[in-house]
Order: sequence, then structure tokens, then C-alpha cells
Amino acid sequence: MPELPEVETVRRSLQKRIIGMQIKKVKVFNQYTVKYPKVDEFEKGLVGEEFSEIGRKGKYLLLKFLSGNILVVHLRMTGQFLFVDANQEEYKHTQVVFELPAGKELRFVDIRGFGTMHYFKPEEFATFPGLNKLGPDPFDREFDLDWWIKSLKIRKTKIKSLLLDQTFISGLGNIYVDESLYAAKINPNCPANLLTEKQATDLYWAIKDVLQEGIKHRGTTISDYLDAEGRKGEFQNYLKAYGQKGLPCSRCGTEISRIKLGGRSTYFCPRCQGK
DNA sequence: ACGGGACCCTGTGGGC
DNA sequence: TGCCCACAGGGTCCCG
Ligand SMILES: [Zn+2]
Repeated sequence: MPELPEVETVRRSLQKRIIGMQIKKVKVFNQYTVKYPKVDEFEKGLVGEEFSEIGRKGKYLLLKFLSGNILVVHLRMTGQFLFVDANQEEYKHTQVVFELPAGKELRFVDIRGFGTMHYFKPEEFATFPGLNKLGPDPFDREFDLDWWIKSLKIRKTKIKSLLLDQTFISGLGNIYVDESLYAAKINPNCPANLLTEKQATDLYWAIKDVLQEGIKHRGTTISDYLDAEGRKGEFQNYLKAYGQKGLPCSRCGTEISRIKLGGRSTYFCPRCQGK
């Protein structure tokens, strides 16, 4: 489900609601959600931690505590954080609950159960491969145009596959890749090294632009996605390629095509984006 | 380096 | 009504 704009929207909603709150109790209902440390250490260790800041890198949420410890969360396909009253009825597929002061709770609900949590001390966090292997986030300083052009030139893989590779660039997923390639008028099958400098540059700005728009509309809700306050996104109303098979291209009127690429559904305009 | 497939899991929608 | 298939915003691992 969530890509960078959705994760960023969740980050902001958490930042708004839980900063300064101290965890009273932790209940783990799905042991597979908690990857580190062992479930009992996780449940005990988090009690008393006070949320100090919510960060994000790529699609990872970084829930930081006053102690310096950190909870790293990946929502994968269907993970949701929901900040609710403790007396709110229970939801199906609740995997972890953090009890908070004033009768509030932070619930981690995940239909498919792919979401992950790692609770780290500062020195452990630094060596977590999932995070330190990530490529630059498009809103980081390291996401630099010269670096981008140079890096595309030495990769022969299809541009869409490269954009989905989180060790190359972090945060893009299937929706925003298709939207970025559409905006830059680039065929998803094109080998990265065959893009012209102009195309690479257009793509660079398209990625930033599309993600910024996604954030502005608080992400895309196709079926499940909600932020921590239970709000849906609106960007599904602005998609120009993803999910638009058979509908007319907003630029040229040609029907949007759907193909499979790297096992993922891929939507593009066969005219504007080459064949 | 690169491409492809299986896999983790639950739910939904279409065809018969 | 049921059964079977494809598909879903992600990531990892294994093989050729
Ligand atoms: Zn077009």
C-alpha cells in the first residue's frame, strides 16, 4: 500500500498526535510483526519510552524516543497506524497495540501482516541493513541531479525496475513510478543507460513533482490506506497513468496500456511514452 | 548485473 | 451458493 507520500502523511499525523506521550504498555498479537528484539524484550523495553520525534527515510517510519532508542516500522502492503481512544471497538488484524496516556492507544493494524517493527538502541540502529542500504530519498540532499544523471548512465536495467529498487532510490513504489514516468514521457521498458540527459533530467524533476503532489493530497487510497487519524488520501483522484487502463491519456487521448514488468502491473501511454 | 519466479498473508472481484 | 483464478500500494531470497 504505502509509498513515500502515504508514509510521509502517516509520519505527519503521528507527529501531530503522539509526541511527548509515554508508552504505558505494549501488547503484541502477531509475533511475526516484531522482528527485533524478541517479543518479550520488545514489550518490556518499550514501556516508559517517550516519543520525541517521528522521522522517515524512504518507506520506513522512524519513531524516535527521548532515550535515543528508536522504533523502525515498515508498513509494507497494508500496515496502518491508528491513533484512537482505548475504548474504541477492536479492529480485525490488530497486530500490536501501544497504550498511551489519557485513554489513548496507538494501534498497528495490518490485514496481510507483512509489516515489520524493529526496536533498536542507538548503536544497533546504525547497523540495520534495511535502512543503511537504502538509496537517497528524493527529498534528501544526496538526491542530486549530477549524481542522478551519472548513475542512470551506468545501469542497463529497465528504468521502471531501477526506480523500484530501494537501494538505488528510496520511497517510490508502483503507483508513483508509473506516474513519474508518465510525467516525464519515458517508456517504462527503456534501459536506464539509453535515456538522454534531457530525459534523465525530466525524470529527476518529475519524481520530485509527483511525490510532492502526492503528499499535498495526503497520499493515494485505493482500498485500505488511512493515516494515523483515520483519514483517506485524495491522490487517487489525480492519477494519470496508474490504474487508468483503457482510459484516454490526458495529453493525447490515446488509450492507456497495461503491461507486466518485473511482475508488476505497469500503466503507460503508448504514444506519449513511446511504444 | 539482470530477469524471473516463488513466497510471506488476507481479501476482493470476476467467470463459470 | 461455491470454487478457482488473478490481483493488490512491498520486499526478500534463490536460480540461471
Ligand atoms: Zn498520451
